[in-house]
Amino acid sequence: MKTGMAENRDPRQVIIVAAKGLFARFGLGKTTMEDIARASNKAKSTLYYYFKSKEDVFTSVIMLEIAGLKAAIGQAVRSEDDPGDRFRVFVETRLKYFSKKTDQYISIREDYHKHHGLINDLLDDYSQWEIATIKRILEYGSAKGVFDVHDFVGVSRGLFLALKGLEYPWVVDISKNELEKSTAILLDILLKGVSRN
Amino acid sequence: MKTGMAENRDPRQVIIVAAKGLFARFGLGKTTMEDIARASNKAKSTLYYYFKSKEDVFTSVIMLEIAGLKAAIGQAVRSEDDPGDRFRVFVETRLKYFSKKTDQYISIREDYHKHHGLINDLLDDYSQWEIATIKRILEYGSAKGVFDVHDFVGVSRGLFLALKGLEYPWVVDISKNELEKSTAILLDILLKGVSRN
Amino acid sequence: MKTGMAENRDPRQVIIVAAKGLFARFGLGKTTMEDIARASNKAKSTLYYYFKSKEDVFTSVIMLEIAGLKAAIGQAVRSEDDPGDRFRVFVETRLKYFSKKTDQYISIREDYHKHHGLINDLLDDYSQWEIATIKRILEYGSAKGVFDVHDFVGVSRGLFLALKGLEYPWVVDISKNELEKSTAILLDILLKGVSRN
Amino acid sequence: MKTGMAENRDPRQVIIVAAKGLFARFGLGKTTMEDIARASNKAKSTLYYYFKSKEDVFTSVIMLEIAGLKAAIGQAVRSEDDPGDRFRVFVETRLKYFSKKTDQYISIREDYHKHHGLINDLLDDYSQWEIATIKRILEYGSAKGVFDVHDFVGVSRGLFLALKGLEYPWVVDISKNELEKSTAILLDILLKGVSRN
DNA sequence: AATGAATGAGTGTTCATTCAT
DNA sequence: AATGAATGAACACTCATTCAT
Repeated sequence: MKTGMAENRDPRQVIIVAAKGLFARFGLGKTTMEDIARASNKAKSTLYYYFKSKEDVFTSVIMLEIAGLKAAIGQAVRSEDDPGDRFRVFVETRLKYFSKKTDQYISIREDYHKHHGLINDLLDDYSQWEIATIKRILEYGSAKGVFDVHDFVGVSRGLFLALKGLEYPWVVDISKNELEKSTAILLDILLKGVSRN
Repeated sequence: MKTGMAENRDPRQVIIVAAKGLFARFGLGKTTMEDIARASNKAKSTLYYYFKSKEDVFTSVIMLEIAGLKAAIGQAVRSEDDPGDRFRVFVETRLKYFSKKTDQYISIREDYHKHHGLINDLLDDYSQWEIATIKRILEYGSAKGVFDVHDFVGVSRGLFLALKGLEYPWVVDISKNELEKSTAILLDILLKGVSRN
Repeated sequence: MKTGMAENRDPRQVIIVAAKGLFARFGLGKTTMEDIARASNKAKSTLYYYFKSKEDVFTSVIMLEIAGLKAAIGQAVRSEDDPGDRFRVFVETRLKYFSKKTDQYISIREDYHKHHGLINDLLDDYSQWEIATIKRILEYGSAKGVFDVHDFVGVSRGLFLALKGLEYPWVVDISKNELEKSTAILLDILLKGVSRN
Repeated sequence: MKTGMAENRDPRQVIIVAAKGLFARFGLGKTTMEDIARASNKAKSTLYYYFKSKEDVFTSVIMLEIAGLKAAIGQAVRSEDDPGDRFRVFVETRLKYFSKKTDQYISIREDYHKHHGLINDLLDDYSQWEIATIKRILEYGSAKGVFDVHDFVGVSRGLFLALKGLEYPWVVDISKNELEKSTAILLDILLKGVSRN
């Protein structure tokens, strides 16, 4: 039933997929409707048949992306029993997703402000979901006596913030290998700290 | 003799200050030369008397900002003796600087790619400086027997990444208070970890 | 069915025609896209729907012009049998074309240097075509025993250069009549010389 | 008494000399007051102390140039006795002058129209002088029985036009050597013609 | 369902010119 | 006599969006 042709699919989906790649590489601002039209093999005005505006395309892309992230992370986390591994797998899955594209439009700041109405909610929602997920891991680990946490909310937020840094590997033009090494070290720090106990 | 008027100052400085505010709020892409001209009470073409291009204005702003950051952090760090406090004060000074402006243009991704030539160098340089500073703190702490670190380079990078997350308090619309609390918790995690030893 | 309205025609053609008049009168540099837009009754941005840039409009105009010139000259030349008349008709057709517009953008020097990339090729090509055409006339005349030429290439070039001067009737604000008279005299000189044999 | 420093001279002269070089290379339109200021080692506004406008600088340059041309040509012509040589030397001196600079601002068309007021007169005047000079040579040659000319005015104009072509060697990207060869051939044609007598 | 054509509102940048000193 | 500072007017070009078909 499935053909290899992307063109046979739901045109909305075709556009979203094309736009996803462009947004990921160039961000919202730098990606033009012309670009999206070309990439999705449609006329520019056709995009407006399926989407209200460029912003509408963008939010659709983000929504899809977030759904994918949530599913992937949720599944990966549940596959581990050890709380430390659960956290580790959470971070790694997240990283795999983020590092797939050099740029992560989810984290584009400029766009965030230009279009804070819609995007803000999406991102906030996703962040809250991440924090909640971390919190669940912490509770799970505490129940198992592996983690030593009392302020679950605060610590979840702290870990969340620490992991946010992983979204910006570009700053020091790090290679995939080095990023993985840095991630492992960061995980280690977060679990054990740097102080001599 | 001093008047309160910004207009009496060095026009280059006046422009930079005006631009700083705009860049911080709207990013490089969304801030127009028209905006900067209006904000600095000058004709648009006057900006080109003092700066070669918009990018040049931007770079000047960033350079100033980075210089301020380096000075503030360096001084704060040196004022503490305890390695843990040294690290803490490093993070807090950094945070104070970043949270002063809702948006931190230093971390604007889109612009980063559009103009990676000039900006890249500045940011890389600053990031390397931060990592080096962290490394120095770690070495100091290790020498004092407070920290338990061997891979200084790797751990510096890990901590650097973790702190990067603090540049994005906007993700969860956090208040200043909550951000400070989160920072304290993050610091605690980084120093002691979450695992029961 | 045909209306007299230029507006019903192919828009690309409408723009080219409008631009042709402007370029002829004011040259490339002085003619703005705004001007062309106004003259062709289109929005400025519409021009960019049909042409990549101002230079692109210009090149299109020139190409059209050159094609017309080549056709007109080629046909006229072939219509004469006597070699002297062939040369005469060559010059006259050329002149008719050039004198139709006060200014001949083909010969605008400033533009030539500003945009030498594209225009250079066109002009070179046309000049070479003219030289070749002259050479063919000379060969034809020599075969018929009318012309006394041996260095065909050199003499073709020399005649070409002499005729170039006709593109600049403006220098001495000459009337159409006087220009024609001067042309006839020039032709006579080129054929018979000024020296008493 | 003379110092080697151009700066010690009459500032007006210094500016004119600097502008001359720039106009010759880039034409009036492409040469900015900024360029002239830099080249004459003066502040941009200083130019306006000595000249009313850019156009004023330009006409001053042209006037100087024309004076030089007239002097050089006049002198060279008078140095020859043979009428043919007189004409030959006229052309060669002219050519030497024109070919010294790849571009000859005197012949820039675009500028001609942009500023036809002043420049027109200058150029017309110079052209008339050239035509008159040619006429004098023809009369001299006729009196000596070397030239076979009756319509002195018409033939002067024809020769003038033919020589105008030499101002545009750029069209066929000709080398100095080839230009000289072409000039010799053109001279030969003008004196003897191409027809078998 | 899909699009070619068209456009308004901007964008960064240039430059001749002015003027207070 | 000389100039640093400032500017208005223009310029080529971009792009999200609209609309008739």
